[in-house]
Amino acid sequence: SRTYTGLISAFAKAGKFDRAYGLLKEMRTQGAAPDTVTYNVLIDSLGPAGRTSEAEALVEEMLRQGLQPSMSTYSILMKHFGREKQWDKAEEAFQNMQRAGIRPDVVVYGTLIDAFGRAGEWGRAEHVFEDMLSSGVDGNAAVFNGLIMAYGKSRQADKAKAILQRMNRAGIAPTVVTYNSILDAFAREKRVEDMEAVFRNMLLGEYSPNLITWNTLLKGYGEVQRMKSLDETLRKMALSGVEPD
RNA sequence: GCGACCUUUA
Repeated sequence: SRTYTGLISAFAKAGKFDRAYGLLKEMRTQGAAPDTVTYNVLIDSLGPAGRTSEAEALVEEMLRQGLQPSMSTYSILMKHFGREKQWDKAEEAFQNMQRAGIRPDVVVYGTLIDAFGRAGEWGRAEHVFEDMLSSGVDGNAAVFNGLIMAYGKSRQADKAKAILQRMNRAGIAPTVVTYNSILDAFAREKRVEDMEAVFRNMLLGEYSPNLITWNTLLKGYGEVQRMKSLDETLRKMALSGVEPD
């Protein structure tokens, strides 16, 4: 059954859905029942293909087969809805999960915060964050980063940057993603001086810029046509020898 | 064996 799941995952991620589905049928005839993970990997692969409704149908099928969607199933679905900016659907899945008796963990909360943030619903993102804390679930860097993105997307770079203080108080170390998200927030507002200040702090903090860091800086300089800075950044990027993570 | 965050739904 795990062998089939692995194969299905490989085909589905390669966009060969017909083959993946074929294997799903084959499993049954072989008496190797698809389990929750089998469905999860399939559902996950359908998102990037823009086949979210098919993913929903698979969840229905799981239920019909008597399989309980797991917390991963819900977070995968919520992630896809979030990427489609369907925050209401993400929230609905979140509620369905709780109705099924599953208590959300930090990943699920993070996914919901992200879904709200992508849709520009920063107030809802904040609310969920507070709910998470009241439920006794501690935030981690990914969750704080999601909040930062929510502010950045809604043009509130100062609030995005202020999250650093909140993380510090919570004893959560920023990550490269944290810095990249704040850089992006300033880039969006064309505030390149602020962006540079954040970048300097990042380096002082011994963080290594990754490809996304450089691309974000380039985006910021591009916004204001700072050709000289663009040029310097391209040079530094080449010197740094970055590779995609 | 599967789940959340950054440039980039291009």
